Amino acid sequence: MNLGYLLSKATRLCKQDLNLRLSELDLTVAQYIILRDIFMYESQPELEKHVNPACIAARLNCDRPTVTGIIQRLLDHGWILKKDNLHDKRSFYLELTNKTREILPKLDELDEMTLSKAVSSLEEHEVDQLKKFLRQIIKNLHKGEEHE
Amino acid sequence: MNLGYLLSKATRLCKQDLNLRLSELDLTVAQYIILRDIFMYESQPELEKHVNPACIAARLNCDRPTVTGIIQRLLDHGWILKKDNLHDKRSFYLELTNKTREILPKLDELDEMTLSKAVSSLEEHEVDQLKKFLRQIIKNLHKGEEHE
DNA sequence: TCAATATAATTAGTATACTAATTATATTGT
DNA sequence: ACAATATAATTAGTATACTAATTATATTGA
Repeated sequence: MNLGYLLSKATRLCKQDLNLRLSELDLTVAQYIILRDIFMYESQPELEKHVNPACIAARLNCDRPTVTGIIQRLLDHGWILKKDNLHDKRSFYLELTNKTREILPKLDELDEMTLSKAVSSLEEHEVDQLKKFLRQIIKNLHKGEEHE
Repeated sequence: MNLGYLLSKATRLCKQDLNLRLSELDLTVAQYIILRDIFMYESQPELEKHVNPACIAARLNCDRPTVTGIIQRLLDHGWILKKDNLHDKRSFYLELTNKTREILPKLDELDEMTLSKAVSSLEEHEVDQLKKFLRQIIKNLHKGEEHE
């Protein structure tokens, strides 16, 4: 079987498994990942500054319109709050609500459950190898960005 | 970095790279994969029977509405043809057009270019290991299908 | 036989991922 | 200072991936 096909199928199954677990809380994987990223900012005192949508898109390596949509749904359902950025009227900051901060450890547990199910038949050193290979693929495809 | 995140990023980069190459021909990765699957059927004489949408969805492990949409776009652009199934009026068979059969080897080359770029820094045995790990993840996540 | 059930494709509706274009605001260079 | 340029978010539009419901046709079982 083709590597591309295996990659895409494994990824799809991981997402499906975690989405199923998160659906009880009316969340999706993409939404959880953004909540996690905002939390990361909040809990790293040296970062100091608050996080804005462009920042999230850059860190998660996805495009800004996608982030706009996910943020909108998170705002609609009260998972996050919008705060004015007094230094740049084009933008705004994002914060988790208290409810979200409380529930986040439970979300991390669900994520952990999916991942440990996924690698349940692998040794720890095999998981490390797998991650090393994936990081190399990411580096190889980033480099150049344009081909030929 | 979390395994789920690495998987999803590597998959996304592979898709982006191949989509860029295929865009010259006005095709997407998902469309190419379905063309490949139809060809596989056509070229395996022992399969005999023609392929229908349900068959494609089952082999590629994706849902039927997605296949319906992709097939519609492939029909619209003359990549495939619809043939009546005389034994089941609910369904129909799919065939590649001659133009598509001619161009398919070129599409395979583009796919090969993306994959070899992706694993350019890996040894051959490392790629084999990677594929083995991915197959195990797929098996682990399939089993049970429901958790707990 | 024929009602119950199953299956094939489709439709409707949602979320994500992307590109291109737009709007508003900041920054730069002269 | 201010025109040119860059940046932040958004809008519009497309494709994919999914769930639930619908329609048409097949298959099953009493």
